[in-house]
Amino acid sequence: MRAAAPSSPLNPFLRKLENYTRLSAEDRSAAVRLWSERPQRFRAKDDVVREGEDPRVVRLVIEGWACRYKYLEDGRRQVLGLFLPGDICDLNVFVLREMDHFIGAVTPLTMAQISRELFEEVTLAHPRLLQALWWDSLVGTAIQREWLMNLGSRTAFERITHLLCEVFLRLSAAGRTRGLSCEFPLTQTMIADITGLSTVHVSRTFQAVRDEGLVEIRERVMTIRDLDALQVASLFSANYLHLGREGRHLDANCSSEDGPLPG
Amino acid sequence: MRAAAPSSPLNPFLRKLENYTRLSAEDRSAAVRLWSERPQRFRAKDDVVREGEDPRVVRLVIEGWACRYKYLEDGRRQVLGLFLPGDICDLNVFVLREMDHFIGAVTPLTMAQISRELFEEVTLAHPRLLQALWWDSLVGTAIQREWLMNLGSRTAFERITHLLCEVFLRLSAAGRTRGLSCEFPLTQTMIADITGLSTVHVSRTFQAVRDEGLVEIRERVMTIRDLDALQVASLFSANYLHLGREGRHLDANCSSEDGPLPG
DNA sequence: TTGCGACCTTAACATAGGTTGCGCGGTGCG
DNA sequence: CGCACCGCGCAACCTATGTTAAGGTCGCAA
Repeated sequence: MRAAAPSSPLNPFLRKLENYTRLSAEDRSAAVRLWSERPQRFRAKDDVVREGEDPRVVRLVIEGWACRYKYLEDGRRQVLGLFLPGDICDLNVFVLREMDHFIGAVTPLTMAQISRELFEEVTLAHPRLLQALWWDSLVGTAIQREWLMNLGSRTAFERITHLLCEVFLRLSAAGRTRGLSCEFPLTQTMIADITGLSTVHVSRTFQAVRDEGLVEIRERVMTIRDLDALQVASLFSANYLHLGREGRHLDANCSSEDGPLPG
Repeated sequence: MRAAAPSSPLNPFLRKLENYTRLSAEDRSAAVRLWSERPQRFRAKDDVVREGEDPRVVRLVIEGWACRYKYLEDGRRQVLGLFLPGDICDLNVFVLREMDHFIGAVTPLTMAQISRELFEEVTLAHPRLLQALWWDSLVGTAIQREWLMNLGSRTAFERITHLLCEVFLRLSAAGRTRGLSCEFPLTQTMIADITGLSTVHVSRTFQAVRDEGLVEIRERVMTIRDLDALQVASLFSANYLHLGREGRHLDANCSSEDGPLPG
């Protein structure tokens, strides 16, 4: 058994990075400096960045949920990724000249904006922090790969339960769960665009998930009734999240008592 | 109109990087040094790296095709990405402790193995090369996102034609096409695992693609009959490949007369 | 030569999931 | 107040794609 609460109960960014490496006090305050840089607010459904724009800053979710998405020419929409509190959008974006997708606010949202200069200054002075950021970025692309598994190989039921599992564990790594509960603001339409299903079929399938007694969602809060069963049902294997300490996500310890929980 | 052939006709790695930036002679020879480091050969279907292993080197395709893939617990297989000649597997892998997927040889394969030390030494001395590598790595994750679009939002017909388009343009960026022809060693079983379809349905759909006169594949060589129509049919938009020069991929210039073509 | 294993094709049939359409309750706003 | 719109549920019906099974070709090894 490890001691429960790491150093920074209120900062999901730091909390997440410290799953990977122990950071020095200086590293931590450097991270906090990035975290609090030029916060910018968005209303739910607003776009943060639009396809075709020139990416000038690195963005970081301070509060709220965001997503990557893209349309096919004929209007079909696909959500390509979710950004939860503490998530960084793209470490190196400024290398490219043009965004190939949108980033939009799922809920009311606050994001930090880190200029290339500041980013380079801070990471140059704090290589260990930089390494933690690389790690986080690799986990991001591993998550993208797992979404490919979802869309390519899993059934509707498995896709949805897998998504619930993943969201819960990611929030847990950021210290944003309480027991087996966490915020869950996704509408069924969003879930449909994430999982490549129709809203009708999401509704049907969600019904089944509830009927099996796996989770309960009310007023934008999800409570998992049986995490083990949920993982089995969704063919979930947490290795792609690279959570450093083995089995961490299955501990009772994974939850925090201090994370704010709307509702 | 630009002049046709860049400096390094025989090296797809260099060729691809130079789509993005002009490199100095020193940068180029540094790239060639990476390119020729500790080549290792594999037979078709052999694994290059296995899930669970500790990634110690950066790998780079010298010749042949490879892929990322993964199994679900019950045996369903999903291909998560393709590596073509000149492609790098993962820039930063050594940050993580454990592979969460396999990398396997699709054809007979030769890969360079670059140690962390060599990689850091070379890129420290050649920041412009490093930037080109970052660009390439971002394009890699953009391709992964486009595969998500494929699986989540496109029909079987669109998925398959989109794949053909993408492969052709990627090979073209590496100087490995001749006119509208290129190597194409994927079996229908592979295509099924890439597109999340059954082999039977791939066969059916391929039939339709041929019947429409869009492409022809014989003896592992693909010839595109109508590139525009293929792009339209697959809802293909090349922006995610970030090919630097606008419209480049649609030029006649995109093809090289010098690339080796089996068959 | 024979046999075997990849790879592809086709056909008949089964089903997961899409589509259309309606109803209902909340909620934000003119 | 009333209206519009969103999120959700439900039912009837439809279709793209999966499944099973069989046969054909090729290359290759015994």
